[in-house]
Amino acid sequence: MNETTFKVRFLDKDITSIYILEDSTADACIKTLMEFNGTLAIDTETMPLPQYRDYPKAGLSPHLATIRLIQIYDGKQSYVFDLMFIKRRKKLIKLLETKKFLAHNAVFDYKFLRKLGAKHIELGCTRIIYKLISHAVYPTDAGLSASLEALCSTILKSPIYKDAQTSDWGEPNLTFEQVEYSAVDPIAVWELGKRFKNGINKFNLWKIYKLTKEAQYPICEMQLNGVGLDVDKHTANIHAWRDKLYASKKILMEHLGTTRITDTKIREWLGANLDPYTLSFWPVTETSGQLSVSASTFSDYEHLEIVKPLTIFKKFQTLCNTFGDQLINCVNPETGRIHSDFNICGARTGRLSSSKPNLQNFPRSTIYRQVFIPAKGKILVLADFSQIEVRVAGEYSQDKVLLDAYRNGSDIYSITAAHLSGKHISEVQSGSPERQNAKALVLGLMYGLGANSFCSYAKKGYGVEVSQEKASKDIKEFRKLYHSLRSWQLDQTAMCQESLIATTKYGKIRCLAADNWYGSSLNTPIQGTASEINLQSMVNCYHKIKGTDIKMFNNIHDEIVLECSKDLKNDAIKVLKDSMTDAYLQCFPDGVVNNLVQPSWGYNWGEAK
DNA sequence: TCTCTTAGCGCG
DNA sequence: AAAGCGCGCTAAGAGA
Repeated sequence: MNETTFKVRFLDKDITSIYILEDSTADACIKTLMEFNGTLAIDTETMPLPQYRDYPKAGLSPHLATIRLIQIYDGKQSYVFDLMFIKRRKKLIKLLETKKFLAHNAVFDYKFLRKLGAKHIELGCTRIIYKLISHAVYPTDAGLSASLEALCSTILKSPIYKDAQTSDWGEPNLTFEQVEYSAVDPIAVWELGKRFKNGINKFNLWKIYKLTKEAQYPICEMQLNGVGLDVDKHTANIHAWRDKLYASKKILMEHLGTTRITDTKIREWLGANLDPYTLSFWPVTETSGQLSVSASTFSDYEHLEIVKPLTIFKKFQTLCNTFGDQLINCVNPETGRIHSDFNICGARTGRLSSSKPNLQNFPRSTIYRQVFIPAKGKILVLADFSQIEVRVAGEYSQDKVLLDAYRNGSDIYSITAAHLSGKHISEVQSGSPERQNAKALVLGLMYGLGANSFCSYAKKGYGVEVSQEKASKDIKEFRKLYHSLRSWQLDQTAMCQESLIATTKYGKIRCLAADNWYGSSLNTPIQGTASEINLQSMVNCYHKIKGTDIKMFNNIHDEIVLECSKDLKNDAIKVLKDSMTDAYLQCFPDGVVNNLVQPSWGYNWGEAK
């Protein structure tokens, strides 16, 4: 298709669009846009680099693809710049760096624009805004899609046809449908932005939007940087897992009389072979009432000979299936590293989520995590917030016992354990059953755990046996010890039952589901605010490391991992300590920050922790 | 054959 | 009256 001016129809209007292939036209259009006052809507289409044309989903990776089209809408006209033919990179970048922009899923475009050479772009995101508003309005995410295509239908009532999105954007001669589609995208973003303003105002979401918007920059850099994978070590781990898996599978194959060990087969076998007495006590699943075949159930019945191989089988099946080869498949062929997606407001509390692969749920043991490595000659420096959620609960409730404990640098779990067991605090060692018990109690009870669940939780999570009576007594004691926390909880749940709305410190609003409001009403302000402190830390950190050789490596809710050369180790530690402490104080100006941030370092992630 | 749901489990 | 929360990924089964 040649350079041309055409009309696209969107929201019952015909909008002039221009497909730009020549530098002289580009110059004139950039000049017009430079004179624009306000926020421009932007979108990009990407094409795989020639050598990765056949690589699956290469167009989504800024390392395997490049920008083909940049589309900008100024409220009057849609400009489609074709970078395959236009040479004016510097002018375009100047435009990007000068004006303010709005995009849908802006981090995606920003990654490519950064690779194109842009240093910093003022960039809003309609996807983030949509998330913030929909979390405030709808009790669940069920059936809601945050894609631009979906929002055109649901919000603008003006469907767009995304067939073109997955088309071949590397073909020099684009079809009219492709160019037409690309011209519509920024118009849709513009219109969404217009409508969303009311929502942000209505729910007073400006502060949380500002934070999440700023957080886009460190998150973008983190994704571009990625994490290194020690493929040899990881492969060795996988082989060890498989050996154990096959050994246990062999035993099970004999017992079950089949080569295919599935949950259904295990259930059948258990039903037919367990003695009636054991069967009557065997746990069943939540919704369908089937026999439980979870690893934790098996570990409860390990005294039965047959259950032993089941426990092992389950464990190593999970490791192999979830944390095995997939990781190696995620290694980017260009960078040799893994570049996960991090989803801003991925959780309704406001937490980040991570996917493809999820870098936030990798097993904790050193032997597993040591496969994540920095670039050659570099180290990892990390810091995590110590007991951030308990601290936030303390700040919310201003519970004196809780806050004093942190002020004095004492261990909250030990204090609780001492109180409950009647022992002196010096007798409650770290790792002792009393302290483990208390830890389960503190974390669970913050979010409304009951005596019933507490028993199974203590056993499952911490291997601590607690009777119902003991649990009830412990809960009462806990509420007496932290009585201000308790009254905050009572206020909070009473308020949320009435309003079905929970909020965070930065003003994120979560509409609670009528059938799941109780626990969430306690959890949302705490987990949500903790995640805001995390985001603020990343923002602070981003400004400190910009222009240095310190890079963002990973973020796991309350932990930030940096990558740098060894001689920058102390700088990186200071960056983390300051960024995180400041973030906490930005949220709670009179907050207690003793022993708040715990830094460490190592040659790989496992060792650094 | 495909899509959706359920159960289960890794992390915080 | 009582009630822990938040994710993403996988396999298997159900439904169309």
